[in-house]
Amino acid sequence: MCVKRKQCVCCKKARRSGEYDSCSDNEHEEEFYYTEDDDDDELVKTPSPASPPTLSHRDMARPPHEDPEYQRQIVGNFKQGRAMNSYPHLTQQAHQQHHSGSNSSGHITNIQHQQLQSNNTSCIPTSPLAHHNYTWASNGAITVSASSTNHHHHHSSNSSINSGSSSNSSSTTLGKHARPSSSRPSHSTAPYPSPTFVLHQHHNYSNSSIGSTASNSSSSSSNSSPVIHSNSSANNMLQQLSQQNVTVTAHHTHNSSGQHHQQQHHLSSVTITPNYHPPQQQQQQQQLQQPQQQQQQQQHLRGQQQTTASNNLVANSGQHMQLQHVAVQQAVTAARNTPNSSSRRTRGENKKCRKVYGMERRDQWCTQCRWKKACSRFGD
DNA sequence: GGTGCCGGGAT
DNA sequence: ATCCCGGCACC
Ligand SMILES: [Zn+2]
Repeated sequence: MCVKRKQCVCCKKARRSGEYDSCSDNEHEEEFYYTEDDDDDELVKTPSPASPPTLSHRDMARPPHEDPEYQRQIVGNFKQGRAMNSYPHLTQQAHQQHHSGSNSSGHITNIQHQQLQSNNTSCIPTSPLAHHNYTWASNGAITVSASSTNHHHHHSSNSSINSGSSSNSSSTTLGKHARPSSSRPSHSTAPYPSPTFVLHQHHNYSNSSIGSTASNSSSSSSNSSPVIHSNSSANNMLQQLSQQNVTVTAHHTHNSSGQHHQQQHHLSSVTITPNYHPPQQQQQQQQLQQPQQQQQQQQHLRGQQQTTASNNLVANSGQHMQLQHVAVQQAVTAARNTPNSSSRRTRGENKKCRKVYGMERRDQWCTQCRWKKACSRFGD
């Protein structure tokens, strides 16, 4: 028929859930279930003003290293403060019931929960659909420090952050397809929270925030320097990997030393293989790391570095099996979207708003999803 | 067939 | 700029 749903005549508000669009109470409806936190994308952008002292502390202080406890405290405070201030109600948002027993309030801005999650590690996110333990980490740093990072890094997406004057040019340049590998159309910034994301990376790469920015941008863009891979020593590899990781991750972190070698090393081999399950080596972290890393790697590798990475990996690991997987995968990846080919971006692993919330809750999708654009809430 | 999202259109 | 959708790649 012609009943297309959506626009309500009286309200003009355009409700698309098709179910309740009886056009009389749309607004109510909205208020009911959410505070319209478009999350990540919309909110994350620039928390700077008004952020309580705590926050800045966290940022500046940057964990003496990891010390989750410390952060937890902070977050707790922060969150509570926020909660009290606003968001009196929330509905059964179904998702993210941060298991943390510490706070009872309920709602928090995405930033907040992200932090929470990152600290806590496990959060059961959304509804029935998602069963990975999503843990969006990342934003701890992103919130503030990353803001600078991001900008450089991604040619500035658009919307709010950059003054906008420059943004135009970028859009033009980008032109049609081929997004520069990381830009999300909307705000954002930065490595998405990606549901599959896991914290783990607390330790690793030092001063990642700033140093990484510079270094990675250069490296990622070119990363070619023959020098690097010609050396092809374990060290180099580690460095590269670390750089990569940092790039995406942008965490607050600190560098510890010895152990990391091992870890990274291991990771490198395991990391990329999506399907292949390593025989539980150090599963405690690994299981978490895997998903995340593979994501990262894919993202970055697909464009470039594959060669290097693969070589290094080969050299290092004694496990051919995995390597092969990796290699294959990479090959595939490369074939699909080599820098030039710019076909569509590969489909991310994690579920996007649509799937997570379903058509019924379409209002809760992130804006991008609503518009059928690349999801800004759950990046891949 | 469902999903994710590019490209493009309408406002 | 905001909102939406056709259509296509991907799964
Ligand atoms: Zn989305």
